[in-house]
Amino acid sequence: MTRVLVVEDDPQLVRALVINMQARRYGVDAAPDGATALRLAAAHRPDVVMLDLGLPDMDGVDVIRALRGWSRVPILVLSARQGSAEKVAALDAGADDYVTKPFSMDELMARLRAAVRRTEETPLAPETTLVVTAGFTIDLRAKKVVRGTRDVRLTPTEWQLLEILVTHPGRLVTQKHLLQEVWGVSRAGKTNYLRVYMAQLRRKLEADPSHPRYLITEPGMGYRFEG
Amino acid sequence: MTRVLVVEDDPQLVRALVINMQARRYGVDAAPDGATALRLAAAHRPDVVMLDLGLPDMDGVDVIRALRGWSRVPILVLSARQGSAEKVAALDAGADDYVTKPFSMDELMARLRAAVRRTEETPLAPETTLVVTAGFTIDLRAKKVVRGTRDVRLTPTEWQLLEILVTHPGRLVTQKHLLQEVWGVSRAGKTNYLRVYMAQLRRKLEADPSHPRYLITEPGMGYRFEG
DNA sequence: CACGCCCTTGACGCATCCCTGACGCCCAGG
DNA sequence: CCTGGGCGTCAGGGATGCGTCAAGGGCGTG
Repeated sequence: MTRVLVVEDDPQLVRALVINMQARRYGVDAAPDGATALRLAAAHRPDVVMLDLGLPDMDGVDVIRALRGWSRVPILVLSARQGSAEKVAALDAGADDYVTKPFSMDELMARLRAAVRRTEETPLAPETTLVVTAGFTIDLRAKKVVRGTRDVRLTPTEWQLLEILVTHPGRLVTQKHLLQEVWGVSRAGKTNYLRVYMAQLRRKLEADPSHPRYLITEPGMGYRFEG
Repeated sequence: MTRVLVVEDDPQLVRALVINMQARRYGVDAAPDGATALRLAAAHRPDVVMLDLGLPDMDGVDVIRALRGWSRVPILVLSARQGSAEKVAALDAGADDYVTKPFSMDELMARLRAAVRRTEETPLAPETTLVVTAGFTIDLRAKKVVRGTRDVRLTPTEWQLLEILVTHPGRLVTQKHLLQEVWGVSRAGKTNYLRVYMAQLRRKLEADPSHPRYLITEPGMGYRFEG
């Protein structure tokens, strides 16, 4: 059964959504605010999130970013705001679709189906949670790095950067791509961020940080993790 | 470079879309009708399809179904029809998103980015990105060249040139085309750029750079990659 | 309130890359 | 035989990108 997390503070709309989705054999969870939403998302691992941007406790875009920090679950945004700036912000933060209220329930359900279909089609990559090199070991699920016999402490930003590189082993990852994934599109172009954080990662992971063996830079293009 | 196929019969709208996307460094193809669209999609393998439903020769939903018969390329539907029935039909046929005209260009570009981002995140693209010759191996997706047992380091400009030639194997690529793709229209005509960079590529890839076997020059016309 | 951690930002030296001009070769045509 | 255009080669100068360091600010914690 496909599980949907509905994040919406209007009880009436929640009721309507829940009824419609249960009739279509979806499993539905509901959260009235952002904090509850993040907690439920982590606990129940829904297959789709339907998110209202106008929440009482926090900005909807921040909810998107928080989710994207650890999950790739499809996010379908509902919002009363029709301005294109809001849409762009939500989509660039990681949302998959944006529907403005009032909406047709048929259309919403079709967009929901489209989002679910996409995730079902992707064969769910072979979930390698351990990345082992001669110098260190990365446990992606536990978010842990061990170097020799000691644990390495990474800051959240350092971890995000490392995670992206490590999940594309051997491949070149563009500076723009890294910046967009970690800092969002608004900060694309700030290549100095990358320089600072790559230096920190090397200092923590490489035996000889000034001659990196794993975190390779390709001048003018991006960075690459060599396994 | 991300390649977009625009399927739209209104020349004015095509022009606006192409200009906007080229400014954002997308590679754009355009098709005025469904038949051309299907042919170009098969030949050029775009990364995204932007599809108008109101085509002169066939129903847009049939175009979606035809594409979905063999491809999972993201399809972004543009349409003047606002009815939810049309949206549902298109989405259920396999479209990924549906934007009604008139739309904000910013929003459309954000939805385009969202669609591209999704496909980039899913690893394990079945696409064959390896170009193998007796002398060297090129991995287009990883942006990596291996010659014998050693990695070859290419500068961004060298890589762009090589990428264009290699993705048109055996075919002649015009000097003007190469210059426009790598340096932009303003520098078309500076054929000396090509001479310098082709020489560098040959020095890095060919066994005998002065008698090239793979990077062939066609005097007065352009260059060709022999696989 | 003080402290520490983390993110951001600027400055600086250095390596590399891009562009440019000069020169010589080959080939075709006069 | 001479000439001119197209091409390959080389070397240097300016520009850009990268690594590094350090300082400042925001935020939560003790």
